[in-house]
Amino acid sequence: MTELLIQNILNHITLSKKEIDSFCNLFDQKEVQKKHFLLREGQICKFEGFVTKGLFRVYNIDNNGFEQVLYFAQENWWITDIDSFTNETPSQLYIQALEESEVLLISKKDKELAYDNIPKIEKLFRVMTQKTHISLQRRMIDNLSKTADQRYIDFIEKYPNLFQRLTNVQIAAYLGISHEFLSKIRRKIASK
Amino acid sequence: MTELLIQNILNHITLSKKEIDSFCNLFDQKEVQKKHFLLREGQICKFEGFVTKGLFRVYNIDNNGFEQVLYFAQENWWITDIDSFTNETPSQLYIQALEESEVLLISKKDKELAYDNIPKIEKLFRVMTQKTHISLQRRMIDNLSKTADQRYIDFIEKYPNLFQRLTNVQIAAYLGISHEFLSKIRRKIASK
DNA sequence: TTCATTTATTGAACTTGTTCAATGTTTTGA
DNA sequence: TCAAAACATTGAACAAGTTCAATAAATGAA
Repeated sequence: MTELLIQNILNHITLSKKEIDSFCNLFDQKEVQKKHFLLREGQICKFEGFVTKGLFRVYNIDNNGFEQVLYFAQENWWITDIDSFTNETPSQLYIQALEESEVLLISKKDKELAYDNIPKIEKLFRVMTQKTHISLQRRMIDNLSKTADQRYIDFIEKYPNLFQRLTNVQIAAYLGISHEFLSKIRRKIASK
Repeated sequence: MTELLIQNILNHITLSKKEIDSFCNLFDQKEVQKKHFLLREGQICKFEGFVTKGLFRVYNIDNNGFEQVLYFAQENWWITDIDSFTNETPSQLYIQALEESEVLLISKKDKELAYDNIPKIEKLFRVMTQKTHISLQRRMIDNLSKTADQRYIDFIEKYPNLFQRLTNVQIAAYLGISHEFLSKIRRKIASK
C-alpha cells in the first residue's frame, strides 16, 4: 500500500508520476507484530519509515529504568531516530509497535540515492524536517511553560485519535509524568 | 564580515566560489544594541539570521509572565523563529540581544530565490535543519528524563562559553526552573 | 561618584509531582 | 476458559521545585 505514501509526499511537494514511482520503489514493506521492535538502544538506525498501518512509540529508557516517549507514530506518520540515522551512531531509543503494524522502509543508501537522482526529494525532506522541528519546538515550549494538567488537556485536544488508542501509561510517558499522577489529574478533571 | 558565514556554510556542504558569493550577497548586515529586539511576540518573523558578533536569546513569555528560553545564539549560530518564518504566522517568541551584537539577515523571498537558483542551498538547509532538530530532540529527552541538577551540570559542560556570558536568571529560564531554585542547586553543588 | 536597577542568595511555607504499596479491573495468551 | 500479566486507581509519605519576602552584592547610567 504505497497509495498513502504517495498522498503524503504530494502533500508536501509536487512530483511527476515518474519521480514518484522511482522514489516509492526504494521502499520495502514490513509487517511488525504488536510489541515487536523496529529499533533498540545500541543499534544503529538504518532506516527511515512511513507507517501505513498501526501505531508505534519511540521512547527512551533513563538511568532509573523509566520510559519517556519522544513521539507516537500512527498511519501516515514518518518514523526514525534521526540522530542515529543521520550520524550513524548507536541509538539511545527504542521503536516498538503498540499494535499490529505495517511500515514502508527506506535505507540510508537508497535515500541518498534519491537525493542525488531526484532533486525535489531534497526539498521534500527539507520541508518535512522543518515541520517536525516546528512541532518539537512547540512541544518544548509547552513542556517548559505548562503544568502537567494543561499538557494532558492539550494532548487530548491535539491528538483525540491517539488518546483513544493509548493507555494512560503511554500518555504519561509522553507527558513526562508518572502514570499514578496522571490518574490523579484525570480524577481532578472528571470531578469538575 | 561574511567570512564567518562562508566558513559556516562550507562546514555543511561544498559550494563553488560563485555559488557562495551569490548566496552571501543575499544577506544584509545589521547591528543590534544590547537589550534591543530582533523579533517580538505577535510579529511575523521575516528573516533568518546568522550571528557574527554578540549573543541573543530566543524566548517565550507564558500566561503567568514567566520567561522560557528556547535557545541562545552566539557567534556562528543561526537564529530565527522557524515556526513563524515558515508559516508566516504571528510569532509567539521574542528574540533579544543580550550583548552588543551583529547579524547577517536574509529575507524569506531571497531565501526562496536561493532555493530555486542554487540547488545545493536546498541541501544546506536540509542538513542544517536536521542538525538543529537532532539537538532539540536530545534536549527534549534530557528534559523528560533528568532532574534540574543534572541538566544544569550538563549545560555547563556542553556550553562552558555560554555559561560564562549568561546570568543565572537566563540559565534558569533555559533549564525551565526558577532562578531561586538554580541558586539552591549551585549552593548544593558548591558544597561538595 | 552615586543612585537606581539588576542580579544572586537565603529561608519558610507552599504546590506539584514521585514513590511505594495495596486493591480491583481489564486484557491477553496458552 | 482461566491464569498471568498489564492497566488503572487510591492514599500516605516523601522529594523536587515554586513563591514570596528580605537582604546583600554587582552593574550600569547620568
